[in-house]
Amino acid sequence: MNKAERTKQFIVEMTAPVFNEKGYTGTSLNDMTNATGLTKGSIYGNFANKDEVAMACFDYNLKKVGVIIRQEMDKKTTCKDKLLVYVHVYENFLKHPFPVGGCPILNTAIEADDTHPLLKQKAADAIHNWKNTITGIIEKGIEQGEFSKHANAEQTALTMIAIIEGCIMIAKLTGKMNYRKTIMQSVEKIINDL
Amino acid sequence: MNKAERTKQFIVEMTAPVFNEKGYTGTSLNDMTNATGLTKGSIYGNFANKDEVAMACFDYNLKKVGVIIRQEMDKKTTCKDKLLVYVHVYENFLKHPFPVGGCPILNTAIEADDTHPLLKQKAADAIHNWKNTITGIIEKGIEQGEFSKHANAEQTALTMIAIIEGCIMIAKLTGKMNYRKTIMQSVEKIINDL
DNA sequence: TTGTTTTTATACCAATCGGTATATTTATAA
DNA sequence: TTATAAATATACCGATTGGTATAAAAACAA
Repeated sequence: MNKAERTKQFIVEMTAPVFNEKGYTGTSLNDMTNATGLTKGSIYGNFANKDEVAMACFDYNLKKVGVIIRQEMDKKTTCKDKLLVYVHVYENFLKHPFPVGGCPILNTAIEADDTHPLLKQKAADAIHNWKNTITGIIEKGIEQGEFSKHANAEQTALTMIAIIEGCIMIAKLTGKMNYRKTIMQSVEKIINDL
Repeated sequence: MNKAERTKQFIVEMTAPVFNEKGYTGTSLNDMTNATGLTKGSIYGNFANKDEVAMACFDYNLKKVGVIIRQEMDKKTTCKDKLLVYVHVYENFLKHPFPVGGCPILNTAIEADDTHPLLKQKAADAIHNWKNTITGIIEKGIEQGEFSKHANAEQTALTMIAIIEGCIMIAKLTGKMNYRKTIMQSVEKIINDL
């Protein structure tokens, strides 16, 4: 990794939390220079524009979540336990290196869906990947006789994602930790009913 | 209603969709003059600053949703049918005069939770009111023997809200109408299981 | 170590930001 | 109808926006 690549990585690491908290329009070049300690010239020598930095930050934040989930899932053997990873991770997200500012998919989706097609597409792709991952686990569980044959994999996947994202919004907005726990218990129940 | 009050109302009606789509930071005074056809002086003669307009717009958008829900609920007699109003309204939200830009609570929550305490508080209050409304209906249903005694009113209320908000995000982001239908069916199932 | 290329800092750009003082126009009550 | 008060438009403010040309500095291959 040469200097330029290291600096690019450094810029992303330092500005990713800012973008996730303040959003795309809410984050200024000034915020970026403050977060990195670098100058405009330095940042724009490594990225073409604000868009490029924002996209790289989204990827970085998304990967951060993905790594946590994958790590925990690898510890589990049954499909049920793998699904329950979502419950345990999002219930105790403070114990994991979660991105500052909450779920990057949710944050990006809400800000970009009417304003920023490129970021919107990235968020949409992330949702589809997530849905396919969960659907795959459920289908495998059905094959292996772990879940009922009548389980609806896609519906369950979409519903789990909806609850989790809604839960993140509600818990962060109200500041009520027990809301988070209560809602995630509903996800647990859905998994138990499969 | 004198001229000033009418103009205030007019400003809110015209800018509310813009705020709901572009967000607080994303909406400029220029956007507001374009949306209304008025000048800065005219707008700032009726509102102290951008904050006041944004707050009034949030109230306006929120009320718009509230009126739709209340109207439909008044047509129903049973608690179950009243809860199912959420399913039918959000499943066919295009048939109702829904605010442009999606759910104002969700949009405001995501943008404001790290940046704008006043708007954050308004969104949090809205969530609590919504939760109390649903909880009240479920508790009444339990009293009247319509729902099981073992139903958990608050958990169900919070879960319903989480799914609905998550659903709105996913459906708008992906553009898949059938996702919306699929997820809302899960809400229906939860209501049927009460 | 040297020469070249890459990376970073400085200084600047026009445009836009939220906001305001003041002049002008329009409502409204007498 | 007229006098007064309220509402609106004009013109401007300093600060900040995203972005860039150029110069200085640092990395790096020979």
